Amino acid sequence: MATLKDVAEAAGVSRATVSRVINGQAGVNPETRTRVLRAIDQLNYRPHPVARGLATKRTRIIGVFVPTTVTRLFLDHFFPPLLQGVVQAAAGRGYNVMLSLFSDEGDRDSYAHSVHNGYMDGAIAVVSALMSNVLLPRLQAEGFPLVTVGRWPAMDAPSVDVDNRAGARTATEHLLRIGHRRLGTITGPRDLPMPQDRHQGFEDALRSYGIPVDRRLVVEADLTELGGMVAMQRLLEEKPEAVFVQSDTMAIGALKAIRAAGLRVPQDIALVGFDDIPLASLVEPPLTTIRQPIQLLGHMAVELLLDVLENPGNKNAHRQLQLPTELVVRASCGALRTR
Amino acid sequence: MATLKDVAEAAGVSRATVSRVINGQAGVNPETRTRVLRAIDQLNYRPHPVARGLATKRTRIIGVFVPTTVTRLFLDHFFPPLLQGVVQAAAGRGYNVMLSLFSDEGDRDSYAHSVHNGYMDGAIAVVSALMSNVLLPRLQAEGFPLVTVGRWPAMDAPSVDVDNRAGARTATEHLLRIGHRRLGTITGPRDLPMPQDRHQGFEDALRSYGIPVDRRLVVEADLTELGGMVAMQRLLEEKPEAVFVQSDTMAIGALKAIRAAGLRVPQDIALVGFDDIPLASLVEPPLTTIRQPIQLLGHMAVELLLDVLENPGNKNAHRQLQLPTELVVRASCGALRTR
DNA sequence: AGCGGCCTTGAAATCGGTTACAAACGGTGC
DNA sequence: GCACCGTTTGTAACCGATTTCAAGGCCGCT
Repeated sequence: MATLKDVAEAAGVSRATVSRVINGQAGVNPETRTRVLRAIDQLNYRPHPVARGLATKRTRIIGVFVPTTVTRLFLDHFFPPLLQGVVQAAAGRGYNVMLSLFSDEGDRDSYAHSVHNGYMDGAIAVVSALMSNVLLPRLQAEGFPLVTVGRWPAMDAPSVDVDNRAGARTATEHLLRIGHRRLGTITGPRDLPMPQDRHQGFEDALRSYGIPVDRRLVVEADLTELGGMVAMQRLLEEKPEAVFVQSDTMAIGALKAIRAAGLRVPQDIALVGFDDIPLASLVEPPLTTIRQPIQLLGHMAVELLLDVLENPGNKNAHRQLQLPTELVVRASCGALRTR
Repeated sequence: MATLKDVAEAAGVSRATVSRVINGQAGVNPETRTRVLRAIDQLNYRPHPVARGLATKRTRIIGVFVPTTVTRLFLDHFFPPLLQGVVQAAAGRGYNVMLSLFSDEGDRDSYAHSVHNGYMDGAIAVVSALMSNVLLPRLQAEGFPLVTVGRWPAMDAPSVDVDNRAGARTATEHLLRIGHRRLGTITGPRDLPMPQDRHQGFEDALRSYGIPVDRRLVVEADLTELGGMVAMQRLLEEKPEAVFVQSDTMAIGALKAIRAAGLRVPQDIALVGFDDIPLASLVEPPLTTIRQPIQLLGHMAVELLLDVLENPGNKNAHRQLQLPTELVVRASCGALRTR
């Protein structure tokens, strides 16, 4: 490949001048500029990113960290669109994306440590409240630019997340709007932020309809399908008209429990889930649920990170974004019945 | 961060010597070596990958190219485990993975062109016979090290793929073994390599049982669920006992068509699919199918690529790997009935 | 004519490593 | 004692860019 030097010689100028032209710096004579541009064109020259990276100390590479401990993430509906969002947004701003799986195995894992201060200018970390994480706080403490996808209470890094509370409220209000009054809910582990937020939204909705929260109608589960099934079995004793389930996965478990009890969805019990996993539209009946703007999440994470990277003074702006969700009405809520 | 120079001063040697120690080159006095190692340890020094990349002209970054035109790939069951396989294998050999989506829009897309000869030492390209691709052959022609996942007839790059023919044969033989004789098949577009291979396998199986291929029992579709449904409707007129469907997606369509005709799977018609998509185990009845070693595909692609990268003479070895598949017996084939 | 200042440009240092080459050293063989 | 040799180390060039600083040319002004 042609180098800066080749271009300089071809154009009869110094390397410094060529560099100026390439980087669009002011103070280059227009004539000289066109001469340089012509040479660049003729030689089909492209600046060598590695050399540039060495000189500028910025590689225009951002990392994406995904915990390996949660291998499920890879089978998940979440990972591909998120990654797509990240890569697209990054490419649009001239950045490359480097993928890094990392585990939590403490210092043994010098991999991630060498990754940082290595190629990446900064990184987007997918955090799951389900796992403790030693690495991320350390990286952040070392001043490595980090943006998290999902909230992680122990860290105050900029983050993007969906508005779980508002989403849950919307879902619940939908059930109320179409006439259900005796509402139950299946939550995730109540010591995690996400289930807390979604439960807040549930209560918000009840409150706005002047309905008191009945503790017997609130059952906690572990976010798995089986957990949802068990929780629903318990909930059935309370004979709710409708149930807001905090995740589609659990909702599918609930569906099975309802069926097993000889009841029908939505005629006997209406169901609303959360997440809009691909399976949600495929079960019988299809789940009404809350869709997350996953790809947008990736986009915004990139914006946030680049904002930090490119204007270092700006760190106070745009922290902790919350993106709106969308209600997807299908059959499980019984809305169609009332039309 | 500490640099090579710092280490050299701390250890009282020259930078060259430190470099030798780091790279494990012979011809360093053991005493000196330990002195250097101690200094490295004390300063918590790590070689700067960018600087190293500039000097050696190897970045230890490999790319993964995924076509954006097939955005479906991102929603697909294929992408996450493949990527996981690639990243893991790469990390195991000290390589980083850079993700690149690319479209096919010809020269407009200078993105990929700049990517090449940029950071990446080489790349793994996911090819889909469903799309024509201008970029990949050009990159290869320019001498850029490339390994494809999936075969692409127009290119003779090293590749990894599943053994479609053997897999299809296994699937079909399974139907024959459990007693079915009048077999139909739903194929993908017959001008593409993958459907051709799978159909070969189907015929291999029939042949090994001495059964002639009846053209009326071979119906072509477009690999979609709807296509599978339509194809099955046509196939129903021929009253097959069992059908080998070239993809789970089409098989699910076929399932619906059979149901719509008032028939039962597997009692009236047995079904075997291919791919083992996540949905395959969730439909009613669960699909018997052929599982692909997707993660392993990623692993092997990396091995192949690094083989090319690290011993450039070796290019003849290990081209065009075919990985074995696995029969997953569930309910749709009716095997359980015969037990 | 002399001076200050603006616009352009180039020389050279720098980023943090690798590596070709030469030199210093102690030991052998004759 | 000398030529030779292998081991170990250092010097310096190089990878391909950016960037600081100074200098040259040209202008107008006094």
